[in-house]
Order: sequence, then structure tokens, then C-alpha cells
Amino acid sequence: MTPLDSPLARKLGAYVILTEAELSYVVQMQHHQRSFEAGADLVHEGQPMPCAYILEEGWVSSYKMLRGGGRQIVDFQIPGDFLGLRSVLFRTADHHIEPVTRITASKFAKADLLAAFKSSPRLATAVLWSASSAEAAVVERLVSLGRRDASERMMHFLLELWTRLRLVGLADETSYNCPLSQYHLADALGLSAVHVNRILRQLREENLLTFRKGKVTFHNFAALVTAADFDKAYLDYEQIVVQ
Amino acid sequence: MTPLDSPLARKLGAYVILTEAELSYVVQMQHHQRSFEAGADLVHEGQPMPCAYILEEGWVSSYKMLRGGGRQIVDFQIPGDFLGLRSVLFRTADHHIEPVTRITASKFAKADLLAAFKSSPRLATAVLWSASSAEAAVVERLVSLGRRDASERMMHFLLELWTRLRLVGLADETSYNCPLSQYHLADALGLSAVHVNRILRQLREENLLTFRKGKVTFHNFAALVTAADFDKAYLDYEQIVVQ
DNA sequence: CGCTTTGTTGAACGGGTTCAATTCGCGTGG
DNA sequence: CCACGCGAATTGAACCCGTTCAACAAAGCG
Repeated sequence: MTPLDSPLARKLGAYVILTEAELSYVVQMQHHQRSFEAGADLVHEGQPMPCAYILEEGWVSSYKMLRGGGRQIVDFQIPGDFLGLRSVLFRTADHHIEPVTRITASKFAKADLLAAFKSSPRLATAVLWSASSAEAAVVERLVSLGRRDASERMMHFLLELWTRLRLVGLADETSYNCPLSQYHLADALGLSAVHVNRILRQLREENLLTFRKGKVTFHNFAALVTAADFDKAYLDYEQIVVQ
Repeated sequence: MTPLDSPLARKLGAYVILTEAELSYVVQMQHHQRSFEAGADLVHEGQPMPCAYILEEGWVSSYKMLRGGGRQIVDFQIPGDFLGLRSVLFRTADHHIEPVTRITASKFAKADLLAAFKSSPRLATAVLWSASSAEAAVVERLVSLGRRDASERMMHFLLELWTRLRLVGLADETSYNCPLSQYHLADALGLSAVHVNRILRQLREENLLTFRKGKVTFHNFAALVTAADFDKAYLDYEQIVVQ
């Protein structure tokens, strides 16, 4: 694997310029690959988790279950994201982690990460930055659930996914492949699957975006960004690259 | 100030057993006290923030504004919590920070914190743990906004506040003082102030809890925990104490 | 003591849910 | 190759939780 094949290296490289040595360190951390089937819980809430993973391929969801059987998806992970980074620090996971598709991920131990941090503070900064922007995305979702209507939530969410996928080279100018079902969207956005369907139809009819057969396509970017009240700072991520 | 007077020392001490030296280090970090008036923005979104604070007294809210004028409160901070810890790492704050009451807080620089971390890894662990459980609380609120109805949200939120206040000695067995207005509750829980009022009346009439004149009182703890689907693990925080 | 903020209550409205039925896509086995 | 089965998508209709608008009471404060 070369740094260009590694979504994580691409992402970290977008935050901080990394040296050859740092890049190869990152790549080297990903040699222990393994694959998991869609739907099979990777981590079960309350279960101890001694190690974490770097997601290489496929999509994952992190969610919490409620007594009544309801489900709230907290976040999705895409290639280059960490799985269970928090759980490494603590004894047990505080939510479920389940692949949305078949995935491949590389395992690493707490010690590996700490060693990497020790050898390169800049690498540590990049990882922290990445973790921090994942947290910011969760906060942005909180804002959506609290104060945005269904249509705004959907647009905002699909735009946010686009910026994240872009960072690892998995989206082009106006579209990306997205394996999420309408049930996934519903459980992430705090809506019913039925209403997700209606909203998607509405957005399609308004010629704003299309989500069909696993592919999201934006038809009017400017209108979407405005209607969703999407923070344009996200769009400038690529300009973070400090050479 | 002694460790017992310091909410932060109390909280960290609940996570990890700290030595005399570590405790005094924590106390020493809080010598640079200053006070702020209620309502005056401490940090404005997008504004650079070179240093952070430890909240000593009073309550603070962190929130995001929406284009339409709506507000979503992301979290409240109580004594012992950090203000703008994240903003220290990054250049700019990603949300507003505003005192709910008149507060006193002690300033510290990024370097102070890093020095503390270097001198005591256990202190670092405790701080990270504390930051991490704040994040977990935000996730729990996300779940509330996505999948719980107004009554459950309210109960869950007031119970969560209780556990946090307990940790710093600001709540007794069944009650605590709470300076939040119904507007604050509304903006934190994604409800309208009118509906917050109705829900509080309902909870009072059902003899579950009372929130009047700045004081929250629980009347039936067991029923509340069940109705709110509140994770009892939170209640066992005091038992976390690992040496 | 008036003024502003906060709390309280009623009535009408509406976004989103729920229930139910139908269709579509697709892998599987006869 | 086609029928079957099953999960996902789609659509309609009734309902309901929470909002909005509006008015008023209470409490805090200079």
C-alpha cells in the first residue's frame, strides 16, 4: 500500500503536511487488515474493547439502542476513520459499532498509537484534529436534530458526508456513492423511514439533489448550501493544507 | 483554596485517585481567577481563543446560532468544567460560550496544561476522562433529540445534570439548584419554551419532579430513571474510582 | 413603582408519525 | 429460466405531538 491508497494518510495529509517517514508510519500501521460482514456487530455496547481499527473500505455505523427498540445512529464512519478510538482509552464501548457494508479494517493496539504519537508530535496533532472534527460533526448533527426541519437535516447531512468523502477521494465534484438505506438515514436524522422517503422525493422534484440506487447527486450546489444553512468553512477544508 | 474547595479537583479525584502533589498542582492552576457577567458572550463563534478557563462558580452555556435566529444549546458547563478546552487546540472556537449566571473562572494557557500533563500522566488521564464523559453527554443528548419525546428528554436531562452536579458536591440526594430558564431548557432540548412549561407542569402533576424557583427536586427517583430510560451506569460514577 | 424578563395557559395549526397497502429490486432454489 | 421470497422503496390517509400565536400573570430589578 502507498500513502495514496490509504484513506487515512490522505485525510491526515490534508490536515498537516506529513513527511515521507510519517506517511510510511501511517501506512505501516495498516498492515494488519481483516474484513467483516455487513450487519454483524463489531462492538457491542458495554463490551470491553482492547484495540481499535482504522477503516479501510466500506461504511460503518455507530449507534445507540433505546429501551423501546428505537435506534439512534450517532455517526457513520467512512474509509480513513477510526473505529473505537475512544474505547481504547476506556474499558468499555458506550455504543454499538456495526458495518453498513462489508468492510475491511486494520487493527492496531493502544501501544502502536502511543508510539506513533511519541515519534511524531505532528502526527499526533493530525490525529487529534481528525478526531476533533468528527466530534464537531456530531455537534452539528445535534443542532440539526434540535433546530432544523426534515428537509434541512437531509440536505445538511448529505452535504457533510460529501465533504468527508471528498477528503479521502471518494466523491467527485457533484456526486458520491452512498450505501445507506432510507432506514439508516431515518435513524441518523431522527425521522421515520416513511418521511425520509417523502423528503427525498421532494428534494428530487425541487431539482436540488437525487439519492437513488446508492448514489447521491447534487443538482444545485449553491441552492443546497443556502437552504441547508451549511457552514461554508467545511467546504474550504482542502485549503487547510498548509504546505 | 484547598482541594475540597476546588470543583475540578473533586471531579478529577472521582475519576482517578490523585496524590497530594497532583491535587496541589490542580489547585495551583486555578489561582488566576476572574469573573464574568451573565449574558455577555465569553467567546464568539469564529473568534480566536488563545487560552481556556476552568469554571469555578456559576453556570455557562455553549450554543450555536442558526441563520433563522434559532439557537441550539450544545451543552451547559458547571463548576469544575473546562471552558474552551477544544479551542485551545485549534485556532478558533466553533461555538458561542455565554455565562448563564455571573461566573468566576480561572484562566490558563495551553502551556500550563501541557506542563501538567507532562509532570503527571495520571492527571492527563483524569482530564481526558473528564473531557470524554462530557462528549458522551453530548452524544446522549443527540439520542434524546433524535428518539425521545419531550417528557423523556426533560427527565433525562435533569437526571444527567444531577449526576454531574453530584460529582462536584453541588447536589444533594434528591435536589439541586438550577439557574436555567425555561428558554434555556427549550433551546437545549429542541423544544419550544411553551412546551417546556407544559411538560414541567405535567411532571409536577405526575409527582415525578418539581422545577420551581431555580430548584429541581426529584420526588420519585426509581420511576424517573425508568421513564427516562436513564443509564444507571451514570449513577455509579462514584464507584469508578480506580486507584 | 413601572418595566422587562420569565412563567403560564388556551386555541388553532402543521410537520412528522403511524398504519397499511403496494411496488420494486434482486438473490435463490426449483 | 422463472417463480418465489424478502428487504427496501413508495404512496395514501388518519392521527398526534409539539409549535405558533396571543394574552395575561408573576417575579425580579433599577
